[in-house]
Parts: sequence; structure tokens; C-alpha cells
Amino acid sequence: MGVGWAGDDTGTAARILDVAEGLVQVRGFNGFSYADISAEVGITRAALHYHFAGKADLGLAMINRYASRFTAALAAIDTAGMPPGGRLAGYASLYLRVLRQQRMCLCGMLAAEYQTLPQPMQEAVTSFFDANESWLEKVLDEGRQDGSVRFPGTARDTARMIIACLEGAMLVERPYGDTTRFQAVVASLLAGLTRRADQD
Amino acid sequence: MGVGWAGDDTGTAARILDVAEGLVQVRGFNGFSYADISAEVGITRAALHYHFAGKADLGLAMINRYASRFTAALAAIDTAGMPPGGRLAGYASLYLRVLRQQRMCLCGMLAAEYQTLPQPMQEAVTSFFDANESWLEKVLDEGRQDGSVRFPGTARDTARMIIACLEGAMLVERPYGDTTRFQAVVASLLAGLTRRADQD
DNA sequence: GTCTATACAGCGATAGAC
DNA sequence: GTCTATCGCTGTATAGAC
Repeated sequence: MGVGWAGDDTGTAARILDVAEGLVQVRGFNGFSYADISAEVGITRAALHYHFAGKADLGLAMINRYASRFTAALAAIDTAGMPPGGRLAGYASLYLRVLRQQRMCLCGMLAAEYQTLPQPMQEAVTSFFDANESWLEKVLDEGRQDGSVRFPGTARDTARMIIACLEGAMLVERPYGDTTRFQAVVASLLAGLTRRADQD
Repeated sequence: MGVGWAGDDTGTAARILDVAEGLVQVRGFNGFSYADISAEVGITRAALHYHFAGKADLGLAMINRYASRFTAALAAIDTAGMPPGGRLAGYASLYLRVLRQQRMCLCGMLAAEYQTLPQPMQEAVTSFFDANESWLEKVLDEGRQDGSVRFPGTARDTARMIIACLEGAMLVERPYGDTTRFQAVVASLLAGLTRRADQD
């Protein structure tokens, strides 16, 4: 794999991952082929196998890179020093950024195809959601403590509800090609979590 | 197509649709083949083409049948004479029934693969969601009027939020293979909609 | 209505030259 | 690190017998 290192984002391997990631987010893991990547990157199918022995290896590397980026984005939100409500909005804006590219969340797409994926990819997908859930749980607990966020039941179940709502909104609203629909759904979700006790 | 008629649920065409529907809900439209159906139904691939000329025709018939069933299920909920909150719970239980079979909502799965589908299938998918939305909007408006359901913003946006949450919960929770996780998410969602003003 | 047989394109993957 | 060439398999779809 030459001079490329883990995290290299300029080499051929990274370009392959970029293209493959976009294809999966639009068409699904079972909806694209090495030929598609080959055409877009400008090298032959055989050369792809040099960088990633098989489609399963490519898929796993793709999820891991995606998850790393997501973790970094969550850390950036934490660093910005916003109140819990603002961090929730920041979290939702990560989804919006993906939808604006007319893509589905990578792991949301792979969750749909879950039962057809090789086991290492399956584990990486659930790890992604576990990490999201833990981060949200922490924010929700903090918000409940300072009174800025209200929700029934546990922070963990509410965290799962938020992930479900955002992933589902991407899933369902993407066909309509209008990001304002997604934004209105997110607004409804967040309003339900931050409203005062005497509202509606 | 012999004695089969639209709505025939015992003939070969219906058996094909049954098997194909299950395959799509588990593996996706791009994740199964005529060979898979052939093996499970017990006829050859060629015979499948007699009933459904191409995969696109099969897919369209599948969505239309699924949507008809869903419409009938919604009508049954309306007929039961429940209050708005109970109807929302009944709506959620339709999703739970599908998840218990370890399947994804057919149209949720197809929404993920949307950009790879033939146009007639795309239109049928969005029609399905439109119908869901209209039904929920009606229930929410009624609930707001009698005071049993509370939500910020419009009934339409909240309807979309509910669909997103349920579809997303199926999507994300199915890999974990534990329906109680899904049920807890639904409980969080519904509790947020039906809580009294002084709760949490 | 279902069969056998087959056409033909596409798939992931490999061998070996450069 | 990329190429050409090719393998074996699977995909959807069709022709024609029964």
C-alpha cells in the first residue's frame, strides 16, 4: 500500500474510499460495483484489488473512517462549549449536512442492508450507533440536570429515539429532495425536547 | 395470468409476492434475485417471468399490495373507535408486528434504495408515505382538539416526525435483534406526545 | 402454467506483464 | 501501483417444447 498511512486522505486508497462512500450512501452496498468506482477514480478494477483485497475489506475500511470522522465531529461540538440544547441542534446539523449532498447516513444505509453484510461490517455498524447513543445520553443527562431539556423516561431511551428520528427523517425525506422537510421534522423533535412545561 | 385476479391471495402470483416481499424486507430490492424466489416457491426462474415480466413489474405489484394492506390496517384502527392516543399506539404496533418478523418496513427499505429503483416504484414509495402522513395528521389534529395529544408546531410536521421516528427505530434497532429496544423508543416518542403539561 | 435450455451482460476476483 | 486478460459465477431475460 506504498506511502499511504492510516488516515492518509490524499493517496489513491483515500480517493477510492471517497468515491465508494458516496456510492454506498446513494445506492447502498449492494447497489454499486468495483466497475463504478473504477470509472470514477480512473483506475482499473484490478488496481482496486491492490488497495482493498475484496469488497468486504473496502466496506470495513469505509465504515471505520466514517465513524472516526463522526467521533471527531462530536468532539468538536463538545469543544464549542454550547449548552445541551445547542449541542443537540449541532448533532442534528451533522445529519443535515449529509442530506444536503442527497446522501443517506452511511451507517443508516448499511443498517438497512445489515443482514447481507459480512460480519465485521455488521459489528462496525452497531458500534457506530452505540457511540452515538452514548454521546447523546450524556448530553441529555446534562440537559435534564440544568433544566434546559425535558423528556420522559431514561436518557438512554430518549437518545435512541433521537437517533431513530434523525436516521428515519433522512431515510424518508431524501426521496422528496427537499431539505426543508427534514429541517421541519428536526424542529418538531427538538421543540418537543426543549419546550417549557406550560407550552403547546 | 389464469384464474388469478387482483387481490387473489392463494394463487402462484400471490405466493411469489409473499416470498419476494419477505426477501426485500430482509435483504433489500438489490439484495435478492429471481433465483432466491424460485428456490423458495418451488418453480423455475422462467416461470416467474410468466407472472411478472421483469423485476420492476414484480416490485411495483409488491408495493401496491403492501400499501393496500396498510391502508386496510389504518381503516381498522379508525373503526375500533379508540381515542387519538390509542390510535397512535395502534399505528406504532403495526411497525412492531413487522419488526417481530425481523423485517424492515417494505417502503422504508425501498426508501434507502430509492435512487436505484425504476420510476414507477419510486412513485409508489412516496405515495405510501404521503398516505401515512395524511392519516397521522388527522389523528393528531383530533388529539390536539380534545386535549389528549400535545405537540409543538403543525400536525403535518409532527406526523412526519412520527413516521421518521418509527421507520428510523426499525432501521436502527433491527440489527440488535431485540424488539424491546424498539418498544422503549416508541414509548419515549408517545410519552412525549401525550404527557401532561406539568410532567417530567 | 411450467418446464429445459440458453443468451448475454455484469459481478468479484486472480494471474502475470510492465 | 497499475495494466491486460481471463476465470467462474450469478444476474435478468427469452425461446420454444410440453
